[in-house]
Amino acid sequence: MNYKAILSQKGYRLSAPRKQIIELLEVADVALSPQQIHNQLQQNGSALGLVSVYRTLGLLTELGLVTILYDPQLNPGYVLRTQGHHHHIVCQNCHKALEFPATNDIDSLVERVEKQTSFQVRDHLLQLFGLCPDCKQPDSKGVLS
Amino acid sequence: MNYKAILSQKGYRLSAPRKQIIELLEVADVALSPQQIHNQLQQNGSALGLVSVYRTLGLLTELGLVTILYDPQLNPGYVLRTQGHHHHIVCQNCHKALEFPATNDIDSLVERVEKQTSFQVRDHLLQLFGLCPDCKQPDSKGVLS
DNA sequence: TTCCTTATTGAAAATTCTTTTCAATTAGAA
DNA sequence: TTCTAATTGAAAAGAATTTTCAATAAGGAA
Repeated sequence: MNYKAILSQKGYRLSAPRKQIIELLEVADVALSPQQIHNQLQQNGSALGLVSVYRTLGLLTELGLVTILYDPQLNPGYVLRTQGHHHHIVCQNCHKALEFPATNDIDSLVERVEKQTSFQVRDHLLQLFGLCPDCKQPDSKGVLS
Repeated sequence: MNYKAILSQKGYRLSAPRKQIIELLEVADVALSPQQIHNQLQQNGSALGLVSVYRTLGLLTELGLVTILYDPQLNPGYVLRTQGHHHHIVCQNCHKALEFPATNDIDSLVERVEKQTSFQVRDHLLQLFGLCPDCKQPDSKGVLS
């Protein structure tokens, strides 16, 4: 991941808090709320303040390095974004989040909506919800919600 | 709108607060936050408490009568939902929100993702962002954000 | 390497958002 | 009209997020 390049290119410093948060998100397989990030870093022995978590997430979002996931069952959570246009699919049972590449599948939908509504479409938010391979098996992880 | 039927069918009463909030959402063309709903009702002379706004929105969401819109520039806002499967498109300039009917445009995308990820897709969140007819005209509503 | 400047952090407090509690009220059935 | 349970309002509690400002530290310059 080239987050170091992106930070310094924009004149931001590569501080310990930023490094820690990015590295935590890199190994997380679920979207994490600011609280959760703070908790996990504390458990890893870091003294990072919650305020810094908020600030860092704000910056990383601005830089396009992370993005918010809106799981209706949860508070908004943050996940790392890789290069290129992606969306996410989230497990409704264990909340595992996975990125998948966008293709032009929705171009025709966008065209249709532009015709129907006279809006000019410039962006979209697409998140899929369902069951991950593990939770599809009814007996593997307990009761489905 | 048949919200009265839906409420009483499920054993809920048709109280004044519920009526007021639904009627406000019926004429709103932007998604409204609980705060905004409270403010607007107060201006209309209602003494409705903010707490009741939260409670009512929670109930109406549960009943499928309203839905949350996640405009990244704004706090989450609520809009009325009509019968059937719809999505929303939101103006990035004036935040006007419009419902449009879902079609099977995204079925092939869902199929593809199921194959690629081995998730079973059960739901999705799709919101488009762009410029409404009024705001497409560069000189009509001022500077674009 | 050491120094210096300025971005960044931490801690506390302020603010805002949302939920809980419980007594008073009211919708709607009897 | 009366009665009862659902609903509301007000206050308070609890979370989430932002602001402020002095202390710290990153990274370029000497």
